Amino acid sequence: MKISLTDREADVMQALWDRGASTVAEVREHLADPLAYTTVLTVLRTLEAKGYVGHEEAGRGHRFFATVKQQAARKNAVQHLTQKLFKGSTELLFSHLVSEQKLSADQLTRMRQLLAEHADKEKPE
Amino acid sequence: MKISLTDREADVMQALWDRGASTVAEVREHLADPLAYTTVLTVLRTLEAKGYVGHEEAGRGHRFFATVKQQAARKNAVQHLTQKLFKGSTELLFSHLVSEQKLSADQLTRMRQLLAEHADKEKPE
DNA sequence: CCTCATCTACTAGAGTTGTAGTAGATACTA
DNA sequence: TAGTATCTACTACAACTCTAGTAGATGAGG
Repeated sequence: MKISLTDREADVMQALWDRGASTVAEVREHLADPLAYTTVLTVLRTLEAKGYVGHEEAGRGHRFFATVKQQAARKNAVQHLTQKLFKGSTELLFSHLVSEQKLSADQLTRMRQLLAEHADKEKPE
Repeated sequence: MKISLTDREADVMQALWDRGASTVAEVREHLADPLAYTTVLTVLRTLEAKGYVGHEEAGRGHRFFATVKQQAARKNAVQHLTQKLFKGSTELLFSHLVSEQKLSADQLTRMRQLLAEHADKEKPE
């Protein structure tokens, strides 16, 4: 399944991933920008129409929840970015990340660690 | 300067970055999707209005060129993605890249190499 | 029961994106 | 020089995004 989120939709999905099933009011409070209640509801309905969110009755109102994994959304977004700006090369994106995003020595160390572990797991010999 | 490109705009910018200053017809041929001549022109004018592209007279027509660096566009896009889907953490994006994008052993090796070189350059001691 | 708060459904409108047509200028070609 | 191809400027329009208002239902409190 192809997942593509607009900016605002991403904010709302983030709220659902962070909090789990939530009411409109809860999502609204979780957002950084102050939006009208109805605005948040509209975004949730859009997401539901797209199939990324579901809802269940909960007393007076509804409780919305993500039906797609954050993992999946991230994968889609990274792939899209890679296609559009890095000629489809994950490696190019990677090298951009390393050389352009000014990382601290600590971060570099942790990344090397991570990569080392991953390489070990891939080729455990 | 904040740079944000739509999908189609990214395609067109890519053409300009790849080819350097180009006519509409040249950009059009460079694109993967078959678009009308006027469509390409419209996108170029939008990009010019946004300040990412300039043009100069060239005989009968115009020759368009990028006024922003690909590097800069990439940086903006990566930052945006990081903000929206990785809680602002480059490290999280990085770890996603390593664990989710199924990289080949070769790729992993090259990445480790790259990271090692970079770490050396940062802390040359 | 009446009122107030809360919630959803429906509607709306400005802005952006994507695509392209038409008109009119310009230049090559026979 | 008359016709054809090419090019830009202007216009158009549908789909999507973002934001929010209004109306009407429902439930809680006195």
